[in-house]
Amino acid sequence: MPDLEHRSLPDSVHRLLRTRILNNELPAGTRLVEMAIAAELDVSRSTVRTALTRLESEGLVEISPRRHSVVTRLSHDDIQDACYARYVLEEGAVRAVLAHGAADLVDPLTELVERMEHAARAGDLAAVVDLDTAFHGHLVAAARKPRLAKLFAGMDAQMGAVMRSSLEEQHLDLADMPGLHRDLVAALAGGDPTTVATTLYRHYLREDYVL
Amino acid sequence: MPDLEHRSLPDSVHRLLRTRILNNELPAGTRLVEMAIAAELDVSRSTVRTALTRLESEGLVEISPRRHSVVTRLSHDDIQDACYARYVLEEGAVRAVLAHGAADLVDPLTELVERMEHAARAGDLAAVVDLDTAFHGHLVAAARKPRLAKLFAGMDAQMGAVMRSSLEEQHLDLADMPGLHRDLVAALAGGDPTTVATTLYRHYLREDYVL
DNA sequence: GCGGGCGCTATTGTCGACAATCGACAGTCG
DNA sequence: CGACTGTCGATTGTCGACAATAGCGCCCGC
Repeated sequence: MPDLEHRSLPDSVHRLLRTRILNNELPAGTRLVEMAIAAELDVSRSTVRTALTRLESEGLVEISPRRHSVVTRLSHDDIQDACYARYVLEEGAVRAVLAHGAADLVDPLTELVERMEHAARAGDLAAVVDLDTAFHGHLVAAARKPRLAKLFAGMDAQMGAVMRSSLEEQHLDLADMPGLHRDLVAALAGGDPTTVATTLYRHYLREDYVL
Repeated sequence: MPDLEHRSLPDSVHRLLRTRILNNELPAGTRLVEMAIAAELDVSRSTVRTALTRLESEGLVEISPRRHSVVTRLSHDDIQDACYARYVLEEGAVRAVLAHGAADLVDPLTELVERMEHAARAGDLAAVVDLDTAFHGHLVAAARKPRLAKLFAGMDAQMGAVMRSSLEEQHLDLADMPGLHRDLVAALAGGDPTTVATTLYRHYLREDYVL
């Protein structure tokens, strides 16, 4: 296989497969046969197996015990569910951030939004998704809650899939993405936890907070 | 080797090691050598490896790349961090539960608290921990948010470790456990999200909610 | 006596082979 | 004609061996 020798073999395979899934080169429902992948990438089946296990923990792949693995198909309910979980985690992080003041975050986040605007104008889907991940990752990291951040990061891949799917089905427009993030930064700068929570909820679920 | 043929071999090994860690038969800092465990349990090293990987994702074990694995040592900060993450997840679940009404939960949860009281009087630490897990698991499951529940369940083992550690160092008394849970049930029955959130926060972090 | 380099050992990373299991298909019996 | 069962192929579960590497102690030179 190519120069996949960056870190560990399973890691490389994992990243490669994740990219393929997110690019829809491996559409939802595709059967992933360990031996076939191993042969194609010229690595051992154990290595592929490890990679598949990680993909499963990321929610991109489902492994049926004695059968085969398939690329996860996200139903509408799954998307709602994933977004809600992501919202809960991020809101928990944001509350911790606001307790210390979020002033330091405004500048770096604003810069990310600007880059996102640029990417959105260029129609660069992948870049927008990456910047979205970076934006929320940065925000959550500021809470200094390692376990929360880890759980949050574990959903990155799934959220990438959700975004691509939402954009594809036109529930969301690439051009709206920067604005949604700008709203978040503004709410953060305001410093009121309730406002931020409401904004976040709309950010993820795009409906009013019913509580 | 015992009758570890219930589900899959890695699963059995995983459960066995988890039990040993939580019972402090494998104290924090213990080196876990794959070959040694494989020899003792009479399984292959790959099997042990898989189990260790799962333990790592549960936060009970740390795997240093080309070195060896050790049983995680939880610092005071780690404990706070874990409790906060757990709180955030459960609070997110509870808000979803309250949106539908929590009336159905009061009876089953009360029953679990009663069993917990019984176990606490008997001084049965393991039973109390299990009932605590069951209590919170039941509550979170009622939210019907599968991903949230999965993340929450992923922290069960770590919370078990936290509880044992807190009880050991007398930050917490076994006899207080049922009361803490009774308070939660009462707050739930009340139906006010803010009250429940505050109660939950105290439940996990035992200080007043500073926000 | 001390510091640096070198080889050894312990341990993990990767691999290919063998065994177990599941699904599908076909053949048979009612 | 339908349902049951035995067999076969495909795929994963488990294993033991080999390769690579990190840490450690020893030896040598200074």
